[in-house]
Amino acid sequence: MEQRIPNVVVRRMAIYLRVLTGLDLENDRYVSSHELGERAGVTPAQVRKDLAMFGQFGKPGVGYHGKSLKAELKRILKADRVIRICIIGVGELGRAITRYNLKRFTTEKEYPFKVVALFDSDPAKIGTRIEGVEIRPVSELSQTIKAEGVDVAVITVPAEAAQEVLDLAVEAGIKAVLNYAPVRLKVPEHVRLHSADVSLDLHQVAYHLE
Amino acid sequence: MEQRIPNVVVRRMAIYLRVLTGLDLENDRYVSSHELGERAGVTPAQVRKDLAMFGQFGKPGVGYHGKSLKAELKRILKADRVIRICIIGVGELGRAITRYNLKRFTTEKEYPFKVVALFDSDPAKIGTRIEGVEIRPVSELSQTIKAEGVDVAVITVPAEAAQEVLDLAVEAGIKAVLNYAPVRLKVPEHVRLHSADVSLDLHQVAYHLE
DNA sequence: TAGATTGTTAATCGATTAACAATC
DNA sequence: TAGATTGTTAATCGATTAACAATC
Repeated sequence: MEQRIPNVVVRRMAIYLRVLTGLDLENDRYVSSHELGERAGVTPAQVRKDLAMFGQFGKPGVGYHGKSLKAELKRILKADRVIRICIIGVGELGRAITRYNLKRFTTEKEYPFKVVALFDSDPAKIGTRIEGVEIRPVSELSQTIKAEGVDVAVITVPAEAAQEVLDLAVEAGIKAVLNYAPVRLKVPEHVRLHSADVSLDLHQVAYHLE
Repeated sequence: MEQRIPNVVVRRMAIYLRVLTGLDLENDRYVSSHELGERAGVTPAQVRKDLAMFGQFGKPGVGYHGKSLKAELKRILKADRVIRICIIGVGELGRAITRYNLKRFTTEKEYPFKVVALFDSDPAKIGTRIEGVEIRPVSELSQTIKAEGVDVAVITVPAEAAQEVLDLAVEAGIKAVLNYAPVRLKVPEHVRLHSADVSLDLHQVAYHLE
């Protein structure tokens, strides 16, 4: 089990986890692929196929034991431990993502993503704090990533600066990067990069306008 | 031509447009599918296949006339006119997206997305402005969307409020929606909805951590 | 037992890649 | 003309859906 898993399956696993997190699973509540699919917005067959890629978690005729499945999903997604992230570029978007994650991390108890470091190149921002997390100069990227054991770097700098800070993060040994700058970035094979791009999203929905 | 086009193709078209926008196309510069693919991060065959879905734009042996192709892409993506967007929810994320788009709109000349209206439910924010755009109460959603001719609504409210404001926007006749709240939203068939979700993005990259 | 639902195999669908005749 | 590159068809790859025997 756990062959090479398509990204789209990983995303759906995260959706299933979100669905289960929103359900009352007390009293050995069982959940069928039909119900899970309904709430996640996919077909029951899709749910079973996805889960089957990681193992056999269900009971024929009954469904999936809610609490157990949730625990499995957390394990599979590595969300059973704290995932340490840093934000590079503390503009409005960086602040938004920082506050969003720290708020969920402190209030939700099950939310795994913790912002442990912030970086910016603006001297005026260095040393100030957001929700208690100090903003450091980009020059300290490498040492801080190592010292804080950062797992994921989130890039929210302007497009022109993105490749540069990415290279620094990669050099510091980062293995997973989420990029919000609207540019195509290059990473070595062993580094996971996912880019989210507001203007591509806008184009995508705008295409279908009359 | 212009059959039903997969979303993934629309997104690549937007990437091709971005690539062409970054190139000097003077002196009847021709661009081959190889070069375009190289810069966009896809194969030459993919480029030709994508473009062929919309018509015949190239010359065998020569490539695509840069300026003409760029104009075609803008037409196809409806980026040859101003696309009017509103932001619902002026928290940090909403402000970030507002400033980002208005800045590009005013400085880039070719950037089509213009923020024409802002909405929030916080009375303290109503009447204040961001980059000159006034923040209105959500109760004015419907009339403002109609009056301003808004094409796309961007939702940046908390998850709990998202479906509610979406319903109002749909009622006001909006046809395209970009959602940043981490919930699954329901829309009628004729409304285009795309959701971007930071925590799903984080799960996706975190999955691959050792 | 009868009814429900899983896990898995087979069938279908859709998207990507390869190949090449047409043509600039 | 020779070389390059398109548009398109065919081959491949991968993901989704359907079907059903196994089983709780």
